[in-house]
Amino acid sequence: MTKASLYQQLKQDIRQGVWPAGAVLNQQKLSDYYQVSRIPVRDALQQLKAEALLMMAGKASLMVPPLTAAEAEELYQIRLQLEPMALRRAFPQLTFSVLGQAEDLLQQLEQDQHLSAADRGALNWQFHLILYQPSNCPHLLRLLHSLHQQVERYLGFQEISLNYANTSHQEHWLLLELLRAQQLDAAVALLQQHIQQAGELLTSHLRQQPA
Amino acid sequence: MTKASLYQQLKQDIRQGVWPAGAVLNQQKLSDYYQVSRIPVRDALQQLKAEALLMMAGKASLMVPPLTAAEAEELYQIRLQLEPMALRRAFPQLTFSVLGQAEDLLQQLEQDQHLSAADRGALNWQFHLILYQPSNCPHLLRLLHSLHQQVERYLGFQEISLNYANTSHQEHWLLLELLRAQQLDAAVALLQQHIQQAGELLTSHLRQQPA
DNA sequence: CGCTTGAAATTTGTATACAAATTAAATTAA
DNA sequence: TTAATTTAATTTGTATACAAATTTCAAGCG
Repeated sequence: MTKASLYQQLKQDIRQGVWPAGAVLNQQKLSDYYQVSRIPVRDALQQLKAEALLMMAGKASLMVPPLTAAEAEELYQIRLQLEPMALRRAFPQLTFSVLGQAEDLLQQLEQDQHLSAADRGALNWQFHLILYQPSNCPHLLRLLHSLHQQVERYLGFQEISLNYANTSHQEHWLLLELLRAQQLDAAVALLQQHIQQAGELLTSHLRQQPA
Repeated sequence: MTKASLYQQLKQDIRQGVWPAGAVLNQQKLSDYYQVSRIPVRDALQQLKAEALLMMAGKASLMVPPLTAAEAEELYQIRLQLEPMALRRAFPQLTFSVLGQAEDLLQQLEQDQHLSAADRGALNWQFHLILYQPSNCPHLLRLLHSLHQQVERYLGFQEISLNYANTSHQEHWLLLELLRAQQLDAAVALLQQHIQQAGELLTSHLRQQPA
């Protein structure tokens, strides 16, 4: 377990609920669990804290942040502001090659029926990322990546992602069509609707049955 | 030099150019300079990297990110999307007490003529933060804080902040007036103009004489 | 002259040990 | 019993030492 991979592993384990929301992590426990000394654990924790994938709990201890409807709504609202910007700024640089890559990814997502929720989440983000990359906006992409990682923690609820998969899928294909047809405004409108819809589905679910 | 303060100190020293844009930082150098072992240095570096106040330079070394017009423009565009959101979400919870606090800060900023650029930047952000806090949006506030820290690195150019100070100041007072008068849309419009203007001033300056 | 290749030097990554702080528990007083 | 206070336990913070990786630089080759 090397340094970078410990960070990745810990992040994945937080997503997947090995360390569930509300759990207080301490360095000893983690260094035992992952069979490394506390130093690389500290490094990983420091990074995760800065990304808000961990939060302070008291003066010195770290906690896996609880999943609340209010925060989910907030995260989706932020995405709603930033993703249209990313798409608009990427649009002039969008090539057929890029759109082709995005299409490939969609087909992959369509065919593989037995993907884990985590895998599907990752591919879904990859799809969006491919479209946003040509924007050449490092800060914007970094923020969106971080936001997406936050959101992913909420999508452990398979029911949601499954119910959502079909309609989401159609919207993705439509988005590609609109972009191919140079219909930027329509594409942005669709994207906004797409995000808003996903956000509302998630938050309403959370309000009904809190994590 | 304790851990939290090393992080703060290092951040401040990056802002103030002790470690200038483009400089490659290594742990030994820093632990010598700040008279601590490499462990707390590593912690601070890890955090700063996650906040994009440092970036990878090669495989394992860290660099103070260069200041480019393109990135400055990007940062202001992101603020332009997020700060109106923050103001809108704070508005329903804005009290006279909060507006009073903001006013106090403005007066403080007005009276103290001999503030450093760093101090003025900090107070300026505090003003905005006071108005955004009531939004109760932890993620949004965290992002804005991070963005502001990024932007601050660009404001070492005193010429800019001085030229800008007067007009900026008037806009701040007007913003408070509009909020007091419950003119949310007008306040948001002003805020947008305020940010856009500041962004354009900075980027045009950077394009003329790069950092 | 430029490009690779290799070894030396530097730098980062990790483990262990100990000090300082925080957290928990237990004791005492109201 | 509850709340406050002291004490013990745990946990974090830091320094040092060593291993692994990177970066640098110079020698050799095309």
